Formats: sequence, structure tokens, C-alpha cells
Amino acid sequence: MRLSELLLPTERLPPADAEALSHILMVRAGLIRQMGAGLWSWLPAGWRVHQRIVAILREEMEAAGAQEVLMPVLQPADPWRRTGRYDNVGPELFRLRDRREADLVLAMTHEEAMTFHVAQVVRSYRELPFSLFQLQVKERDEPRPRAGVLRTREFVMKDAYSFDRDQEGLERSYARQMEAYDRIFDRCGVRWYRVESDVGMMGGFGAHEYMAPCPAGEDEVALAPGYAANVEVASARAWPVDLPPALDAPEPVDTPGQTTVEEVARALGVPAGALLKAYPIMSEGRGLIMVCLRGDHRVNDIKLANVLGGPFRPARESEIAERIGPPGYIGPVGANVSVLLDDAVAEGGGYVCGANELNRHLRGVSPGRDFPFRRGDVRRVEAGDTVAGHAITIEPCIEVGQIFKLGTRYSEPLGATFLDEHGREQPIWMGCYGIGPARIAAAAVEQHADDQGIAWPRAIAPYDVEIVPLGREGGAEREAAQRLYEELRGDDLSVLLDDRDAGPGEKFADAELLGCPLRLTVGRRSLESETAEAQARRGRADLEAVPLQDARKAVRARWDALP
RNA sequence: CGGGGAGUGGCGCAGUCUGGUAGCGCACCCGGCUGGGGGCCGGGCGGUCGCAGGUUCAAAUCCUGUCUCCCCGACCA
Repeated sequence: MRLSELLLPTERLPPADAEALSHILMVRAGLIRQMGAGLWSWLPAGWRVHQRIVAILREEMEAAGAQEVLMPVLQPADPWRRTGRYDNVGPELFRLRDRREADLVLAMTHEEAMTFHVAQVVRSYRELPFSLFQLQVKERDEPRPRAGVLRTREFVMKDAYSFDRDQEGLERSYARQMEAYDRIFDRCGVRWYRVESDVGMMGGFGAHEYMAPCPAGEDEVALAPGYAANVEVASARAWPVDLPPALDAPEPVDTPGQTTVEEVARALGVPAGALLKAYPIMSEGRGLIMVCLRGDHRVNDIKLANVLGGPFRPARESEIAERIGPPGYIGPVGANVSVLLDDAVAEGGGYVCGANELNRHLRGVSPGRDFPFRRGDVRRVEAGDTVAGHAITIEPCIEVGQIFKLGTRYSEPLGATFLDEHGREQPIWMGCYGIGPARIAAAAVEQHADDQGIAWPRAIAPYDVEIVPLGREGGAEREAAQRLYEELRGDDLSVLLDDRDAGPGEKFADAELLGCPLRLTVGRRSLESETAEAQARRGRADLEAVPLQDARKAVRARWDALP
């Protein structure tokens, strides 16, 4: 491709409303442009990146035995009503009416469509198992689109679905997809973790997320050697805390006006971890519960909901005041509510907790002796906690893929059944597997950019090689570069030739912004030795020059050594 | 939905408080020079100041309404 013919609107300055690095660089490099909140267009060079990722996805899906299909984005509401999602998923689902007043939705994912067709078509166990996938647009009315293509309202997703006779079959399909996913992210050149994830309201029985660490990530992942989990579900051994000794009995102390953990800990000269923080909640079905955890810990709402087995909300001040004590001074001792004690609260020890009296706390409190409780792991892990003796770190990540064991969640309501060997009707066991190519692109930018711009991994760069001729138009450098371009173009490497009439600074700056992995520079200096200078974009490392005569092999060799 | 910020040539901004001929840098066009890191000189094109209404002799500027975008939070099958 000649740069003079490529629509590549690079910008010297970042857009005023961009903060995330990938957002800034992808716009500056001329890869994407915005049309509305969470609505992005891909310009030619950006779309090439996207398409290269898509090609990898397609190859690996086919290698895993999945067959490509394409299903509508615009769908009748009926299947969504039958699975309950029409009423349950809330405003994130785009809903509309056609001219006949029929209810329609814009699909946010394609379980309904896939299951609908499979239900029509599959009759016998002999037809199972199989897997389908598509590369299709998804529509979600996100409450807050952000950071360029990281979180958008319309995006392409690779979504695959497996259909099996039973749970064992699903496990095999799931494992096969997992292997494909591992290969996909390796091939795309991004750093990634596969983490345990919350199964959420889907009520499934297993899910993993693929997380690419980057500063603009929206999720947090807890990491230790041999351990990686979304902070939403992570468990770890708490950093120990020095507890004052338990007293013979709880002893009241005056704490006038001190309602926060920090204030009470400072006033009594104990570490925050020696306090018992009381978090009263109203649990659906179970009523008022006091969750107690170490003062230096925080409740993890998702883990708490999982322990409770259902949703909850924080108790209102009036409920606390009526049923327990004055807000700010409540505690488990003598409180007439059941106590859920976090696992990280050690037994024994002399804890400090609210006395259920205004301006008063208790010290020397010992769980069990002074109040009954049941246990649960409901706290958010903190950096420095340990897993199997190793301290964990917490890293921001962007979710680039998720795999999920659906079971019969969709096949049952949509009647996707088959007759087994004994002539009995059985629901199909399903799994679903999603990947967002745009997020892979953004994560790659975030992970590999430097001060000059993007440094694409080899596999997903917009072009493999950029040739930069210096000198004036019509000069010897231009001619030599042109010949080099013609020669390399016959190879399977994609080549971009900067044939613009621009100065060297501008060409180098644009080349580094766009981030093609290998740059070949043809200038007066290199012409003297009948070579083109070679530089790797990653690290801007100078490589051995390539001869202008029969350049192919040498270019290939430089290329093969790149990351 | 709560909090904060912003809409002025393609991009980035000033001007708004205190109403009075719409400005700067970059980009773009023409001519020339330069040619290994966004170079130089000269001459140009381009803007209903988000939209609607109001106040005024006069509105980018004041008032009312409205739309849009960004950031933080909530939310995120």
C-alpha cells in the first residue's frame, strides 16, 4: 500500500476528550474515529488490525471444530421473552417496534438466536455434539461507554456456542474452547491471564474470563504464583493483625463522636484491623443480617451475595436505628440480629466494636464467647494477602474474552431437546464463548505503546513493514525504495510505502505512531552501502541493514526475529 | 441515575467574568527554498461560536430551555 493513497488521518495532538492511552493513540494514529458516545468507526488501517485479529479467531475456531454462521442483530422479542431476558436484563437491551407494532430487540448476544435454530433442527443424539460461531455485531445500551473502543455500545464479537448431549460432553467442548482461547491470545501477542470469574445471575456452573493487563482496564485481577482470579471472586489469607488481648468480659469505652474505623482506632490506640466493622444488610428472604469483618477490610458485594445465596441491600438508617442501635455505634454483642462473620476475623483476641449505644464502643470482645455467629468469606482481598504463602498483587485488566458453561439455561425454555439412545427427550447442554476483537486491539496498544506511539505485535499490525524513503521526490532514494517495495510486495508480508512528499521528521513520527513492527529506511547514507536500514518498532532497536539487491530473504529474517 | 467538566474552521485552544468588526498554533491551498527527526520565507482558503427562544441599538459573551460529548461513581446477560 502506498501511504499517499491510504486514508490515514494522523493527529499531532491527542483529542481533548481522550484519557486512556489506547484511545489517544488509536485516534492519533488514524485507526478509529468516533461518531457518538460508544459508537466508533474503523478507518482503513484500524480495520486491517481488526480483521487480522478476526482472521486468527476464525482459524482457531475452525481448528476447534466450530462452524461459522451469521444470525440477525435485529430479532423478534419472543425468544427473549421465553428465556426471561426480555424482562430481566433491564435498559441495557435495546428494544424497538416495527411498523406493525411488533416488539423487536437488538441482540446484545446470541444465545436466543442460536438456541432457537438448534431447537428447530436437532432431533437426535446422533446429531450431537457440534459447535457454531459467528463474527457479528452486538448492541448494548451501555450506561457509560468509555475509553475509545474499550467499552462501546456497538461492537463486533466472536461468539461461539457448543451443543452437547450431557454435562460430560459440555466439559469436553469447554476444554476444547479453552485450549483454542489460550492459543488465540498468545498468537495475538497480548499478555493475558485466565481467571476464575463470577457465574453471576446466569446460575451456571463454571466460567473463566481472559484478562489482558493494562492501565485502562476496568476489572481487577488478584495474582499470585499459580493463582489468578477476578477480585470479584478472589479469596486469600488475610494479612495478619496484632490484636490486643481479650478481656474477661467486653469493657465499654467512651468514644464521643467517633463513628469511623479510623477515628476509633486512633482514639483507642489499636490497629484498624482490631476493630469489628459492622455492615448491616437486608437480605432477600432472610431479613436483617449484620455482616462483621475486620476494620481494615471491605465487603465484596458479589462474594456476599454468593454466600447469602441471593440478593441483598444495605440496611437503611431507620432499620438500623430501630432494630440494632444508633448508626455509627452498632456491633454484634447483644444485638438481636444474626451475625455473619467474615472468615478473616480470627477467634480469640480483644476486638473493638460498637456498643449499640450512642458514643460508646466495647473492647476486649471475643467472637463466639461474646456473640454467636456463622462464618463466610465475604471480604474483598487486598494486595499483600497471601495464597499458598505467596503475596498477591492486584492488577487492572481489560476483559478480552469469557467462556461459560451454560448448561440447559437456554435449551430448556426454548425447547432445544433431542431423543437419547433410549428414546427419552433430553435438553441440550450448552456452552458459550465470547471474544471482543476491538478489546484485543486496544489491549495490545496499551501493553506495547511507548512515548512515540504504538508498537504492534507482529501478528496484528496494520502492515508488517513500512518503507520510509528519504530525499526529494524523484531522487535516488525514492527510486530504490520503490524497487524495494515492488520486490517485497510479492512476498506474503504486507508493506506500506511512505511515498508522500514530506520531510524525514514527519515520516518517522508517523511511522512510529502507526507502529508497524519493521521499518526500512532508504536514505543517502544507506544508498552508499546499497542497503536499507532496518529498525524494529518494539524498543526502536536498530537491526542489521538489509541489502537492496535480493532483499526478500534478509527482510524475512529480520521479520522472523521480531516479537 | 448522582457528581464534575466541555461544546468557537479539520485538530488543539484563547476570547465569555466586564455585550461593540471572531482570533492564535498546527493542518490545508498556491509559489519558492530545504531534504536523516514534525524545517524556512511569502501569499491564501476555511467558522450559522452545539441548537432553539428571549433581553438589547447590538449577543460567542447576558437570561431560559434543550441537545451532545468527556471524566468519576452507580451499573455492566
